[in-house]
Amino acid sequence: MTSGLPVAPDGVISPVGFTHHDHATCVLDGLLAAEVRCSSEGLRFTPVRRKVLEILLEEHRALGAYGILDRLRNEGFGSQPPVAYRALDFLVINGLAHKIERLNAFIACAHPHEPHAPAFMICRLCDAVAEVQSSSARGALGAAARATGFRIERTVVEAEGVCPACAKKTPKDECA
Amino acid sequence: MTSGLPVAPDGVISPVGFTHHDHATCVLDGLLAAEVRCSSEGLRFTPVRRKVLEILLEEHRALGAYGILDRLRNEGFGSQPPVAYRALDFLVINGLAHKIERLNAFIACAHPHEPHAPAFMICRLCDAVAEVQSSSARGALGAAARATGFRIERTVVEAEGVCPACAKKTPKDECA
DNA sequence: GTTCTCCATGTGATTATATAACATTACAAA
DNA sequence: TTTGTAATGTTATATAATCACATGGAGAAC
Repeated sequence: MTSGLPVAPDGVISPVGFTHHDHATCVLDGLLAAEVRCSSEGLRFTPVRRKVLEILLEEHRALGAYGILDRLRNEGFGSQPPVAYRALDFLVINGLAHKIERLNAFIACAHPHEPHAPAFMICRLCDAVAEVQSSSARGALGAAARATGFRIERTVVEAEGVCPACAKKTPKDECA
Repeated sequence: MTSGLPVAPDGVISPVGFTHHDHATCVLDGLLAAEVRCSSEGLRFTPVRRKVLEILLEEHRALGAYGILDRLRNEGFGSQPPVAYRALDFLVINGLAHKIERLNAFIACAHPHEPHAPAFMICRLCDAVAEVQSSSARGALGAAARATGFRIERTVVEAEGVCPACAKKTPKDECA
């Protein structure tokens, strides 16, 4: 469970969406964005929190709390569940990471610049996760909410299926 | 049986979850619908499966697997986790119940008549859950999926917030 | 600079959720 | 009746998340 990431021959890794990108700068950008955000809002971007975000950015896919915990241990941080969960709580609350409810796992936010309602596409074959902007509050859910008087505070929108890369590998419509 | 929605004595259709409805008939209707479905599709609607669906219909809210298990035990069924999880799997796979990922809990399907992509509104104060039809595959998610070539097989759409009844009780915008 | 307070972290224990593995039983078809 | 398959029961275990309390460190108040 250490990597599992598809690495292209040229060293460029991984689907943020499901496309290639410059991974090295993407990690640095993410950390930098987090630093800016935290400092501008008076939040403490402590070593553990930073490390957890770094892990998520590097891994670039949904990672369980205990997977994160393993890596924290290796880096000399505390190794009990609360250490990971508290850092993750901080990141999630402040929009720097998201929880994928369907997987009980966490992923670094792909656009940590503005408050947003994220939605995700999850590949059930390779576990890649792509984040997109959600508009569900304006769709059927939003209509139902307005009709009934329900006040939406947060949305979980996750699509499970097969990403383009995996679809290519499985010529027809195979089952997993 | 045309709509699947519960109809109050005055004939007003109520979205299950946030409004009153004739509960006795709604349980019976649900069980009947399940029987019809299973028999027409050659599925075995066994005592445990029936009991679990009955529990969910009676409770009429999201119930954890272990809560269900407690009630199964009281009714003389097996009391180990797999008993509940297997029955729940059957119900979920066959569209007779849904898992609320956000709560790690299960709820009886509110309209078990047609294949559908459900969406839910979850009240964080009273835990009421209302099911509505989802159209997320046609919203931002669907657009993103088409753009990237992602094949959506299943969607999780859950809105967390405050239901009308609880909003009334909390005059202003209180925090929980 | 010292003290104080708050927040973050570390740690052990526990609770909650879910699955693996295998034996047994019920069912339906040959 | 035999036989294959699916469902159930049961033990054990894996995985996910929280509780409770002790410790430590950064910044504000003095």
